[in-house]
Amino acid sequence: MSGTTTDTQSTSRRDQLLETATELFYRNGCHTTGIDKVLAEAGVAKMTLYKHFKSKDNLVLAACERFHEKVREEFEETVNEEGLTARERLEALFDFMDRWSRREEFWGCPSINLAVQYPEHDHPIHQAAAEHKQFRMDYVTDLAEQAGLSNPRETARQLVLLIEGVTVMVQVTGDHSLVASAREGARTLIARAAGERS
Amino acid sequence: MSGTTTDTQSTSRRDQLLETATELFYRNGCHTTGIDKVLAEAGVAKMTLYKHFKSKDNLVLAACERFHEKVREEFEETVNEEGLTARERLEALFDFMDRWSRREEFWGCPSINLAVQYPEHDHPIHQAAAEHKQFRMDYVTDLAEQAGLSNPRETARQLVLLIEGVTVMVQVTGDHSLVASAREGARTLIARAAGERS
DNA sequence: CAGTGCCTAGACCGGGCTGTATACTGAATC
DNA sequence: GATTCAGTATACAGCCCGGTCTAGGCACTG
Repeated sequence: MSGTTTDTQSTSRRDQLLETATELFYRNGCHTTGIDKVLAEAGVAKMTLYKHFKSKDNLVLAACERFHEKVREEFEETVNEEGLTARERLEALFDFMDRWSRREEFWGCPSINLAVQYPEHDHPIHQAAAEHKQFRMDYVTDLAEQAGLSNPRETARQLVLLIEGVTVMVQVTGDHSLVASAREGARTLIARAAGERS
Repeated sequence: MSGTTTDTQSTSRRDQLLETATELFYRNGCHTTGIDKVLAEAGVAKMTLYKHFKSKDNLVLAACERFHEKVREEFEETVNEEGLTARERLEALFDFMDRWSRREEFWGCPSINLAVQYPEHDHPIHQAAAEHKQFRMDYVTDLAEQAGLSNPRETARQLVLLIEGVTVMVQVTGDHSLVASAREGARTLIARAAGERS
């Protein structure tokens, strides 16, 4: 229905486009998703796209940022649940992974996928993906510090490696049960960094 | 009939093509690497390619298997070094990762990259990539068993997650020092599975 | 009413892509 | 010498792509 067309039309078109692009790029990859497909799915004219984005690469870059926001929101939503200790928050990372990877529309980590599709290290899209990874690393490092772990920076690195590893392995093999293994490994690493002996 | 030629030229052309394709697909990705680029680099005529491979997808698939062989060779070469205990072999996995990821021409794991570029789970190329991952998982599981670890299957899964995680994280961020963290995490997990208390 | 701003619809261009068809070369084999 | 066979060179068909251009619709505003 084109009824309530009065408010925020200009930004709405842009967002519509960006949302559709984000979905399709994530689902099918950037290089195999033509602009026409995005336009058709979003129900937007081509000229409108090029009024909002300089080029396709520019759209992909915007989608890259949108990916980051979306994942980050869900990520932190899970971790920041009320009443959790810092250490429980660290483990909640794997609750997030579990829920995410079981979703029907799980196609791995958007940032990793983009970095793979734009392999040159100095490409803006690759760099953006790298920044997002750094962001997550810092986030987990903060959690490790709050949990009072010894050598929080090092432990966080190990935990992130487990997270990224399980993300990509579930993507490739489809074996969701790997998340449980990642969690188990994380538990061991955390316990060790907490000075406990199992 | 046609295989009776003692001349190595006929197979050489195919191998030449496959080797070049493997390099370029790995370096630049499949979807952005046109067939003409492969032909030019290999110095081979187009018709020759289509005499040896049914289609581009077929060439990519062959390259996928070639990737697996090459990585596997180097992988096992490192691990099967003389005089190592089974447990040392497990740690040698990270020597391999260290050397590999520092190489100038390191662009992540070919199998992962292919799985990302062909996201549909039932696509032959995606499936081939998944099989290669399963192969590696079995290999590490064997090592874990030989090392006499408790619950070798579970421990192997955790170690593989660290390996895949560090592969992809170095690819994205370019931070080689992550390999040391992966190794450190692995050491902890192995020690724990060996019944030691650190 | 005239003007303005956002959007649509679709034609169009240049270029790259996979894949095929044709005609030729050169060497080994019979 | 004739045949066979692998490979070469090149042109080309057909398609899709990113990006531009034009003409016009529709709502709001002065």
